[in-house]
Amino acid sequence: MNQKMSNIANELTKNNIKPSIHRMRILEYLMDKRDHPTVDEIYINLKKECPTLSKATVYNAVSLFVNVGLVKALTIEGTEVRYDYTKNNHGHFKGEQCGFICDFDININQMNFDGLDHCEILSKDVNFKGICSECLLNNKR
Amino acid sequence: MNQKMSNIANELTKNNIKPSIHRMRILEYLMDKRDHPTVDEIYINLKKECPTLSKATVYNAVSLFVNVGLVKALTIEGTEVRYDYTKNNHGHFKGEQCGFICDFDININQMNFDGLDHCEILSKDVNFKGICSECLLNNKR
DNA sequence: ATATAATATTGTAACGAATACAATTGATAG
DNA sequence: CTATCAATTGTATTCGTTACAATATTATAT
Repeated sequence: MNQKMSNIANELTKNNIKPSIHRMRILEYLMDKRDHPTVDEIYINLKKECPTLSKATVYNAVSLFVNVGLVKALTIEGTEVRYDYTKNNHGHFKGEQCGFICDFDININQMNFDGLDHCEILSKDVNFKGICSECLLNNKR
Repeated sequence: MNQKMSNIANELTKNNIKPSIHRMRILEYLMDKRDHPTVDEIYINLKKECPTLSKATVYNAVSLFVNVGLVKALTIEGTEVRYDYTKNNHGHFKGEQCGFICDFDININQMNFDGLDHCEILSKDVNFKGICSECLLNNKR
C-alpha cells in the first residue's frame, strides 16, 4: 500500500470506519475529484476499476463518511444529493443552465445572525444559484 | 370573493398566472401557513376542503409559483423539497432530530464573497442544521 | 344562451433516487 | 482450518416527482 492509500486508511480508522478496499477507493475518489459527484457518478467511474462494485456499497460508504463528518452532503437543488470532501468553509454556486457547481470563497463563520439562541448549530451551508460566466457568454452569441 | 382572495388573485394575475380556484387556494395555504410545507403536506391539508384536488395540481401550481418567483423552493435536506412564500431575506435552520424548520434573521445580501466574477447570481440561500433548543432540553432529561 | 376553443385539472403510469434486506463473500481470530 | 463477524452484493420496495392522455372547467365568439 502506497503512502496515499495509507493516509486514506488512517483517515478512516481515525473515524472508526474499517478501511476496506471499496471504502478507501470511494474516499480516494472524493478526495481527488472535487466536483461534488452524486452517488451515481462515483459508482459509474469506480466501476471501471472495480467491476464488482455495487451501488449499495457506494450508498453505504458515503453515508458512513457523512455521519462521521468526513464528507458533506450537498443538497443545493432538489432531488439530487452531492458529496463534497473539502472541509474548509466555502459556498457553492450552481449554474442553473449548465448544472455545473463551483466553490467560492465566503467566510461563513463571520456572518452574524439572530434568532437561533439555545440551538446547537452543527453545519452551515451557503448556496447561490444563477447563470455562470460561461453560459452568459454563450447566451450572447 | 372577499378581499383576501382578490389580493391573491391579483398576485397571480400580476405574474401571468390565471387565478383558478385551486391555484388561489394553494397560494393562500402557502401564505397562511409559513411552515415550509412539502407538496404532500399541502395536498393532504387542502384535500380536506377541496376533495377533488389532485396532487398533480399541487405540483403544477407550486412549480408555476416558483418559476415566476412568487415562492421559493427550499432544498435544505436531500430528497425533500419544501416551499416558502416569504420573500424577505432570511436563513433556514433545520433541527436534525425533530425535522422542524425555522426561519432566522440574517442579512444575506451583506455577506461578502469572492470568486464569482462575471456570474449572474439569481438566488442566495443560507441553511443551517443542528439541534433545536427544544430537542436539546428534551435530550437532557 | 350556445357552441367552440383554450386552459386547468385529474388520475394513472412511469421513472429515478434512495432504502431495506436477505444472501453471499471476504476478513479475522482462535 | 474453522467459526464468527463484518462488508458487499443484488434485488425488491418505497417514495417523491414527472409525463401524459382523458376529462372538466373556463373564457370567447356567435
